[in-house]
Amino acid sequence: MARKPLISAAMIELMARREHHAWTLEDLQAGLSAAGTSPNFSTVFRAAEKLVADGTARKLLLDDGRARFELAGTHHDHLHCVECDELVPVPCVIAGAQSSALEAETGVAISEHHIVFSGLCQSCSGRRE
Amino acid sequence: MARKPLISAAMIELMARREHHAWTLEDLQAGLSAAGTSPNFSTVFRAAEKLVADGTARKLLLDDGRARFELAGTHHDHLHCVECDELVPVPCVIAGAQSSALEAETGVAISEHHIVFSGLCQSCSGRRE
DNA sequence: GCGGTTACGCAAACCGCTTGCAAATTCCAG
DNA sequence: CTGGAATTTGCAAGCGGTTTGCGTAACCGC
Repeated sequence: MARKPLISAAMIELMARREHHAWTLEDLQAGLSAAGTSPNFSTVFRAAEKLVADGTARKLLLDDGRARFELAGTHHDHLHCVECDELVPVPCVIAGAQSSALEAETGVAISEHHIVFSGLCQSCSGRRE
Repeated sequence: MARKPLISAAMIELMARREHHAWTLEDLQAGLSAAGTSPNFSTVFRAAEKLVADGTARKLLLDDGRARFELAGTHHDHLHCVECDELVPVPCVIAGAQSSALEAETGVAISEHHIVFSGLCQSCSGRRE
């Protein structure tokens, strides 16, 4: 039939290693290069795109204008560290009751949400004291 | 001394009219054109930038990659309507206690947050029934 | 090996935002 | 009224990050 998509596989493995939680395309390319393969940027892009399409990964856009990719999993939210620029996962703080209340109050219909906290991640926060 | 910045003034007035809550640069340009002035895109951009700089307005980045500007005011969050693409303000649902609990639990230091709900705004939601 | 199918690399296009520069406008002092 | 300084505005080019078109090369089953 066809070729085996080496990059996607390597990419999943890389992302699973959790040096980062969320990876920019640049991060991914750098990580893959370090791992031996030095794929073209568009290849990385396409692989990431595919992972998103088949539900393996999720794409996030931050206020800095750069996309980040994370492996899909249970819902959580994020903290964007203003110091080290890492995007750290944090548990979701919005209870179902809260969004229902909000729906009742405002008349909107909520299907999902996405919270981004800004502040210091655990290590940067510790380093400051 | 200097010229009077006609555009910024017109822009504030336009935004206060609340046809939208949050305006893309394109929206702003279109709105201003409709109002008589047909400013250049960079002029709109610069005016918006200035309003943000002096605290009159706030800039938001959505997952669609386009910036939106809203008049600054009390803190609130947003719902991005998947049908009409409007960005609607909703009251904030995160209590101080919740973020403190999150800080305690994860060791991060939170300075602010930004929630974007996805779903249907009030009018689109009503129209669906 | 052979043909079909698919991933890859390269370079160019794209999108929305930004910026440099010169022309236009306004304000104030004389 | 007029000259000049201060600023905004328009134009066009530039930019960062992402996306695409296309030709080549790798893999698969036969």
